[in-house]
Amino acid sequence: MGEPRYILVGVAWPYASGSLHLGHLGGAYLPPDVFARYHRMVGNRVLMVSGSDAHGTPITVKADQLGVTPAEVVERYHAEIVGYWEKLGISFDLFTTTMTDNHREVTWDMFRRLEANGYIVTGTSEQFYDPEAERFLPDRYVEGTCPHCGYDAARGDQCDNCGRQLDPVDLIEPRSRITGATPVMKETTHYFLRLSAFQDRILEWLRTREGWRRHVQNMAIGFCEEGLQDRAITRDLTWGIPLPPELDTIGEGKRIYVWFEAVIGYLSASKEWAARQGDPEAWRAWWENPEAETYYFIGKDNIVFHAVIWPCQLMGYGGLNLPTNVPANQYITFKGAKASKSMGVGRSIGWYAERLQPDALRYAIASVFPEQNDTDLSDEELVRRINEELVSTWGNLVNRVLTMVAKNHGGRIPASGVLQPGDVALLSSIDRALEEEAELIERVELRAGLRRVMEAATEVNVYLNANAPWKAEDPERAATVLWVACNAINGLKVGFAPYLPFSSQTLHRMLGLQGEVGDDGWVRSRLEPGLEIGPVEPLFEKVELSQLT
RNA sequence: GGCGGCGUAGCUCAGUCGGUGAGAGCGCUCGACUCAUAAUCGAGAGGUCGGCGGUUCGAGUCCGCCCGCCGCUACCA
Repeated sequence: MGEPRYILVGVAWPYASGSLHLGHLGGAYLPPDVFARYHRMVGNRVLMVSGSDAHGTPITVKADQLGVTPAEVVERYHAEIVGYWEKLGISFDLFTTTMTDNHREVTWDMFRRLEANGYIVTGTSEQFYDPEAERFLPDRYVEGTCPHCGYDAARGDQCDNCGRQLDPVDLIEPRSRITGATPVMKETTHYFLRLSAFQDRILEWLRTREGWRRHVQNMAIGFCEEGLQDRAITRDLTWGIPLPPELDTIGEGKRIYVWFEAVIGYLSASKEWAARQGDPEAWRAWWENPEAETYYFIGKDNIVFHAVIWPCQLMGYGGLNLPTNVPANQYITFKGAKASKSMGVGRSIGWYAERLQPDALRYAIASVFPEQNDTDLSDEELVRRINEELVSTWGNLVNRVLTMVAKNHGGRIPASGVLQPGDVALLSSIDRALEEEAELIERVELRAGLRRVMEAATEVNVYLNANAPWKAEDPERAATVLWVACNAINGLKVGFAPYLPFSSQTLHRMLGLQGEVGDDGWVRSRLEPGLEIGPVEPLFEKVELSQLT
């Protein structure tokens, strides 16, 4: 192992406008945690950041519904979301929000630099305007009759009845959601990001990426090949980050559009983390060091923003690292329906976290990470994964081995006699499993990585059945077999740790070891005979389906 | 409508550059074992690889058309 690598793990910023569900967990939040934990164990310098997205129309819509301010909406859901991460051990180095002064300053810095570099220009467009409220209306604030299905409460961006995408001007008899007034078209001036200026550079860059998921790379390239158009980065709104004062010259009531500003959160959060560490320059090791690697974990709906537009912003700013990879996931669906906040399908992460052990939930979700396809999940499947795979194969393996140590060897790691070829083969097989799992995780094939460790756990079960230490016809041989099994488990503990951090740590202590499970790095360390193990308790409990009703 | 991805065993999924009989886990059937959370191990059954057509000595894999699901389509981000 050489010098530590610098690994920046950027995680999609959830809207603080509602609860998150298991689809979010499996699509965007658990994968980066597994990835980050692995890299930390290897000895790399990981910085994993994200936060709640405080701006955007969904927040103001929610605030209107609840009759509270947007900031209150953000605070409420931010607290709930932070609670998920604590319960499930999603190990952010910083999980902040986009409401901070720091984020505003960093956003302004990027805005100013892009403007100075000629990548931000002004332009005009026509937008619906509510003459009674005297304000411009976002598409979602315009209602009317759907031209396709006749539904009379279609939103300006989409019809909830027939699902068609709409343009507000297509609505029949449009009206303002705020006052009910008939909106009028009015010219408005905005700043535009000159994406067109990056067309060739970004395509060249995208085409030369290696190791990216097919759907991510093709999606991004396809988007660029259609021709990048300049895109407005300001809105006529009152909720959002204001323009830098000296550039706030294009009319009243302008705010920076949330898509431009939210992705900057990766940079601003890195700076906030550094400041909190007492070393305000520390972020540079991940952003300016050309050897550093940057991974963005997002859902497939966010590919264009992270694989095209954000890289354009970074190129235009200059001197900051582009993404190494954007391992976007597909969706976890629940019985075929997309688990989405707006549809209210599926229950929140917190709901499940209250009813399941954190590692049980992490296991079930990690084993269905939607890396290539949408993956369907149900409560029955969740329970089955936990009981038939996690508890039976791994939990029971630990339990059967340690119970024998406790009962037959006075609770101490037994002394090993001369190892037979089968003993050596098992231990080297565990070591090989760790190496292969590491390769899979490096390629962000996390689901396969987990399967690889489980396979190794099965090998230990096979070994035990073949060597039957409980028969004890030859006590020294029985002790040797058990010593080998203990060491195998100690190696598997390492491989499971990124996925199952809580129970791996529990096992670490149960084996009589001090410190943290990752202290020795990504290796199987040797358990010495005579080591006193702790009280033996099952790592996991079986789950009843009725717990999830 | 356009663009991208996906469609493989009852279920959830792997299948690199097209190449001997199409894979895994779970479930199911049978058997072994009994240290362990009715856990473990072995064997077996189970598939027209969404459909049709084409290229090829050879197609799950490449090409065309069609069907279905998901995402994007620039004011959701």
